[in-house]
Amino acid sequence: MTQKPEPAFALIDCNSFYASCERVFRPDLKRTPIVVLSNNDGCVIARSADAKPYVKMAEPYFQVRERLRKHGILAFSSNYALYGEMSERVMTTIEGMVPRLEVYSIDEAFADLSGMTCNLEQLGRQVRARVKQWTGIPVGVGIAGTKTLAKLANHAAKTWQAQTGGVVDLRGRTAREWVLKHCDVGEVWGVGRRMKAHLEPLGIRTAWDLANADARALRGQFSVVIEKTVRELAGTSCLELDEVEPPRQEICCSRMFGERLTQLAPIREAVASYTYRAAEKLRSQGSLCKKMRIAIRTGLFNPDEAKYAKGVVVELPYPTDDVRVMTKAACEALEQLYRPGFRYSKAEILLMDLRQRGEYTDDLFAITQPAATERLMGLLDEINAKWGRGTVRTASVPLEPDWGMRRELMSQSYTTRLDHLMRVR
DNA sequence: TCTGGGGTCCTAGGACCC
DNA sequence: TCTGGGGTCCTAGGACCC
Repeated sequence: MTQKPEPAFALIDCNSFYASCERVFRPDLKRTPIVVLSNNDGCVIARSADAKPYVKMAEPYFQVRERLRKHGILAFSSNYALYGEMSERVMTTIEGMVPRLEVYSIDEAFADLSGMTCNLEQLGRQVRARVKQWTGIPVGVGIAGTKTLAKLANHAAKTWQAQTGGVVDLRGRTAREWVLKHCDVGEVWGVGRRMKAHLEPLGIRTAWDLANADARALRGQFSVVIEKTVRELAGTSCLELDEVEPPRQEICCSRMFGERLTQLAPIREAVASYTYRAAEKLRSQGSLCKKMRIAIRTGLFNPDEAKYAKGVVVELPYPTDDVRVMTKAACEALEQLYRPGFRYSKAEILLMDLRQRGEYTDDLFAITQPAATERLMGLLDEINAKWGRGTVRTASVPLEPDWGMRRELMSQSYTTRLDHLMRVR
């Protein structure tokens, strides 16, 4: 009889991922601190290690611009084509070295190392070295018996980078206790700002306190989520590796405009464009949607600005992925929502009630999407895959809208555009 | 002037049924 | 004035993640 091996997970996480991507193609910036901005150059969403002391996460760019200049910190607009491509390179490299990998986000992945007989810490160091050599991206590795502990191990590897060399194994009791005692409870995966505030009065301040708390009692007081966190910290694995990504249950496309919009016509263009993009995502996972939510709003922060925010859910005639049906519904909904006299800053399209083809059998005589539509949408995606996104699009979607995103500090698309390739003299 | 864009899961409470 | 006891399903909202 074979015994189930002790579970072992690794969490591999890219250091300052977006900033690192920018640096790979700009070796001249090796010693220049850099930050990367959110869409519309709104706020800071990534900082290289040498920029961290001077600027906080999520600080608005217009407020820190002067400070950045003073310390010689360079800002970049976000270049998602570049980051997406670099992420794939990193993940592919890791996949070649571990038995099973769950890509958890653009810059991190869990590996299941259960049953591996080699020295896992050494394996971690090999992963780090190879990813660095093959892609130029530095990563940290945390190893432990549960996902939550692996996350914490990774955090420790980053916090004590010099002492650990970027790899921490918490399977041994001594190391585990030390790290748990030296980590604030807020650093634990699954404990956010609110939960931290709730735990504080209970005398739970460190990860160690939480690991030794009464899991059942916390479940009663809060929810099953925190119970699992406590058990995971105490060493009982409750969260499995999710290798295959299930199709999304909701698809969202929401974006600030590059400038405030007051007229209906340009907002309609934006709504059509976001719907177009959402429908693309929908088809790429092979789903159909039956409901959409359309919402618009003004800015939130400026106290002198009149505020307005409203959304509406519309039901589609049948489960569909037809961009024409969806655009029509979205534009009609917008007519209901729009009130003149406001300065709008954002629109949002949410696709809901998603299902896979053939999954719904609620009514034998229900109307279904015509076969001709299926063929047309397939052709649309094929052409755009070959010639680039937006080659064929609905008439209401402009190619270069006036209200488009502000991205004034964008780097080249080194990996996805021939005319942006690096030149070597 | 200028403050991101996605997602997930859980729970409570209402509607409805027998 | 009195007015059951469940069960299920759905939705909205909260909390969290990167």
